[in-house]
Amino acid sequence: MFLREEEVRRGMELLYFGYTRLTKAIDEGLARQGLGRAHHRALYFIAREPDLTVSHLLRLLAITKQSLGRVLTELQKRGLIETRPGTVDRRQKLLRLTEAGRALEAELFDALRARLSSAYAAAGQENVTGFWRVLEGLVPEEDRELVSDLGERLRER
Amino acid sequence: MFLREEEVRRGMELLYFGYTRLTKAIDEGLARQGLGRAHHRALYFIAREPDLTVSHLLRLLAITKQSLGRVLTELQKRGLIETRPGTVDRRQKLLRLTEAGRALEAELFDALRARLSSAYAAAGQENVTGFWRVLEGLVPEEDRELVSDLGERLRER
DNA sequence: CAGATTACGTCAATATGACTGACCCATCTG
DNA sequence: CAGATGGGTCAGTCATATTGACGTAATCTG
Repeated sequence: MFLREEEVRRGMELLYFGYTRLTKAIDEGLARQGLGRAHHRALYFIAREPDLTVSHLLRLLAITKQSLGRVLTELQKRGLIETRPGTVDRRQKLLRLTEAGRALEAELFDALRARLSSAYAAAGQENVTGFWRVLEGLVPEEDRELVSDLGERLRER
Repeated sequence: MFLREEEVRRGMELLYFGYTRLTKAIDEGLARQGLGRAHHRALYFIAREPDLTVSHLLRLLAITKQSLGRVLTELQKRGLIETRPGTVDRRQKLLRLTEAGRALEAELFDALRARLSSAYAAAGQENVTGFWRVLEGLVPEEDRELVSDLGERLRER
């Protein structure tokens, strides 16, 4: 494939604007709670993968333990998440949303759904597939499993 | 279009991982210079749109004047950008890369090109179009012109 | 069973990139 | 000339991240 600079720049810019504008869509809801984006990312993945462990969440977010620690402490203090020790390995801490956490995550998710829905609809299903394919190619090999495993547990139902 | 939660979450996650991993690709090059991502974003758009004004760059980056100010001052101090007063409106400041700035931006751009190229190649051209279409739909109406105008001047050549 | 490893938490110190709100000057436009 | 606009700057603050070291409990392994 012959890749001219223009095609790369176009992809770069659309990714930048698409991603930043999408995240801005949830900022208002977060600000109302006095929370930041870091809290949302944690809420999001805990919603996506109930009972996920701290170390798994660390791999997903690719930040340090210390950074995540403050976020989780804060979320727990506000009663948005709850933890319990792992059943097979009691060193682990399994993370779950509380009822309040589920409600907040759902509210924030609605903003994402609205934006993504309209983008998908405007582009048409055949283009959504392309959108996914290219993005998959952007995720480095070593992280790909991490992404594709998401929602496994939920999809099993 | 019937939009199940799973499709929205999948798009969300791929965007998150694709975007963050792509930006990480340039972090090493930036760190070598002691620069951050904010500097790269400014360099990128100045490379893309030579002689762009400060206010135009502000609209693109959607940050405050104060935040941008520090970045531009730093870039100028390092001899990566140069400015000159506007010709039609002398209040304006036109931003350009110096030779050193062009070299650095090109080096950083190469990392992006490598990643995006391989993702485009893995997905195939028909999917690249879909990728663009969906992302365009994610950019709010009021910002769309901002994005589509990028590179106009360069494409005219 | 002893020792290594893992999962998680926590300390202190630091950096970056952003924010608000006020205010200034120079220049352009009606 | 008055007001709007382009740009710069002040001081203070916040959110999110970093590194590196250390502690404790639980699990795994020779």
